[in-house]
Amino acid sequence: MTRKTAAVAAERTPVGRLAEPGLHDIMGYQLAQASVVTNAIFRRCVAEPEGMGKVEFTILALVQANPEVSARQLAQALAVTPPNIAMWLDKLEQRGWVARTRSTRDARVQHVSLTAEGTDTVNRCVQALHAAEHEAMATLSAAEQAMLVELLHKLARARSRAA
Amino acid sequence: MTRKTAAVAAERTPVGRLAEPGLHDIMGYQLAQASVVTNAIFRRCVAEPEGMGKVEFTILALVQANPEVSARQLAQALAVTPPNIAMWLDKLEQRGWVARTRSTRDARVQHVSLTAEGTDTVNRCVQALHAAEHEAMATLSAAEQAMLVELLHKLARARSRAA
DNA sequence: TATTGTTATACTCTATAACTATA
DNA sequence: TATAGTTATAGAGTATAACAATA
Repeated sequence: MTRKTAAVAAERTPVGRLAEPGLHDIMGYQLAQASVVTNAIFRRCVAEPEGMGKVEFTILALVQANPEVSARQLAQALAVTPPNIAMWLDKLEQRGWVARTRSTRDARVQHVSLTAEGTDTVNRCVQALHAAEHEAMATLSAAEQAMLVELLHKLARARSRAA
Repeated sequence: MTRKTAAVAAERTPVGRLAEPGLHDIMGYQLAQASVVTNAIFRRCVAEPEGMGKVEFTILALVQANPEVSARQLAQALAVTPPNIAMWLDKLEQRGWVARTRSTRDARVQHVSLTAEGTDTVNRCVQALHAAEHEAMATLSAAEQAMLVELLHKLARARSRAA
């Protein structure tokens, strides 16, 4: 590719005005580029106002959707190591957002649940994210957004095989 | 949602067997879940055998596609801060994969280029990633994969507005 | 004055090994 | 012997502030 054609291609490329022919078919790169948008939204809507990272927020949302979930299940769902889940749960517990209770059937297991404050917080964050993402994704039709979620789900399901 | 319906929904959910109703429409979460697959592939195909992180690989690929690109342009394209780009370029230069030359038109600018070893390395990584991702995404048709890339591009283009 | 790139430094997030308690 | 969770610790990655050189 000559310098001139590279410059032309660069103007048609999505981000940063750089050409990316070799990266076009690498899904990991495309996901990372798209994540730049959602990461900025998360930072503005959740991280800065609430003082909470992506892992912490996702734990709250998953606990809300899965009552009595265990730390082990959360670690697997988030692809985070057991020691780190323990650390995140410590932080969330110290802030009064989650509670840990021993299982009566298996004393090794910790059941994680949301406090009232945790429920309020995660609801507030979800609402803020929905609104901000809705605005940012105005260039995609509702059908395209639904299709994107569906395709990402299909890709995510490859996790069991890839592991 | 009752405990029983939560359990049923969990079996239909893509990852980790956890329900995620509140997170379904949050694109940042869906991107992160899909990235678990590509991150594992990258780790196995590039990070471990080549001793190279995602940022380093992407710099090599972008430099290959954009000869004479500047450090500033790379920082913007990768959403990385200028100090960190300098650090990554230091590492890549020390390994003999990139070279930095002062611009003759503007002495502030560094033109980054690939060495022969850098070209070999990035070609090898791109090929390995292509093969591994092709296998992992076998559940998606070629049309679905193309659609996914197109939709991710559309989302990534929202960066200019979100900033 | 603004811009490119760099140094110094602190912070966040993640990974590994070793340990306790329970099954 | 295997599993759930934890502690300690090191490493990778990222952020901000202050600076030098050039425009």
